[in-house]
Amino acid sequence: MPRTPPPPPTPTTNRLGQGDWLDAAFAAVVEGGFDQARVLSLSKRLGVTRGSFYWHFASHADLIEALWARWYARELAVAQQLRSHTTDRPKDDLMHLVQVALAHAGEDLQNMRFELALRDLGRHDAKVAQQLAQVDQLRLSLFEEKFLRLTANPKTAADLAGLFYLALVGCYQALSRPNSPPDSEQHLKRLISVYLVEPHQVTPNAKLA
Amino acid sequence: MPRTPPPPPTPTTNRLGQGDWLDAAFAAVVEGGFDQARVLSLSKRLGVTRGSFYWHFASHADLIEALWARWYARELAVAQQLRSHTTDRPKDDLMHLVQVALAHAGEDLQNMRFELALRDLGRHDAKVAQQLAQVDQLRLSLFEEKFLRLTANPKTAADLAGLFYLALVGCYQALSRPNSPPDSEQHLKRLISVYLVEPHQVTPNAKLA
DNA sequence: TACACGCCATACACAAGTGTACGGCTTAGC
DNA sequence: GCTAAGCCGTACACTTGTGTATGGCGTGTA
Repeated sequence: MPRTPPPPPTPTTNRLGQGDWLDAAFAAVVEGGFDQARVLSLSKRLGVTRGSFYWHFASHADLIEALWARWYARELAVAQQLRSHTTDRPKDDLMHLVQVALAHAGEDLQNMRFELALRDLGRHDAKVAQQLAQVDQLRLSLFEEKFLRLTANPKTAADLAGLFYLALVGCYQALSRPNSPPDSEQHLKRLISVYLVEPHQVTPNAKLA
Repeated sequence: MPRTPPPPPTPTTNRLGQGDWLDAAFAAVVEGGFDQARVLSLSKRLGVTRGSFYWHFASHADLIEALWARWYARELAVAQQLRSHTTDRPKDDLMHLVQVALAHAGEDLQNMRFELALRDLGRHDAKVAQQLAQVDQLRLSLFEEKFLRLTANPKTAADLAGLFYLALVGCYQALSRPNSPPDSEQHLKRLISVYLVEPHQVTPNAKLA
């Protein structure tokens, strides 16, 4: 659930800040998972030595923790923004969520791969697992809210939100695979639209009831 | 998609074979991902030194490769077995697939976590990605076959099989999380049954047409 | 019982990774 | 332009991990 504005172009100086290390670590995680976000390899990538790193961070664990803390904060902001984006066309709102979640171009593919790597980390780290569960719960309640405007049936809305999210997570796996066909994103959107959103859309009249 | 018979109880001797190393590596992957399947830690786990390992395997890479080669062979066998398990009740057949895929007890949770770890590996290794794509294709065609007996519409069957698989992959993520509530398995089964299988079930009369 | 082979331990060399201490350059502030 | 703080390079000690060479102990077999 990405869509973050690009950071201020580049600082006037060529010296590094915490953000540069976090960006490099993010890129490393996207490419090779959290086990590839090593201090040594990041130093080579940034063209400096580890002396710089240990100025900005106390340890390697601190870097990893700061990395998914930044992700967590951004996810909260994105969810907040998506929640406020509400029109009088519930179906469009839902498909907008799919659009934002599955946009294949730009940095979104990176965000998908990062989130999958984070889920892998969460399967072995209790603290990460807890934050992931919080984000999942936040998204689920958001989806449920949107579906409720579609079906007007709390039980069905909760069910569909769950299935909707399961499908999205599955799409993450499918889309972040190397050599995934470029039309698969449209295909997945159509699947969700036809089988999860359309069948449960009520008429405008019924919505007034 | 597990359900593999337990191996012959225990060899008479207490010396190790390739299978013991593979089993230990499997357990390590389940617990901490492929990066935790190190020769040194496996040696400690098995109570021997690395001298034993390098007798049975040429290198660490060989162990990893043998590990997902064994997984691949088993998946082919399981898919073959599931394909032959066909009754005259397509809905029951589909839910049997769900049952086999999501059974939460015993060694199936381990298989789920192993497969997720393997998908993580496949995101960074081309050869693993290719074998995973093969297994995905095999499963998809199996699901499609079952759904075709339910809907008798090739297009709808292909769509539902895709969505069905997406939901299963999402369930893998949800169920293999630590502290996942024990009733979530039943909940997920119900979701799939109510929204993906039941709505498209044709009447026995229509099936004869 | 002697012997050969299978399995494992030991020891060594090497690479990669982390963390710390300290010294030097560079930039900003006065 | 001087100074102090911020930032980075260097060097050291330590840990973990891989791979190889070689020797020893066991078990089955002739």
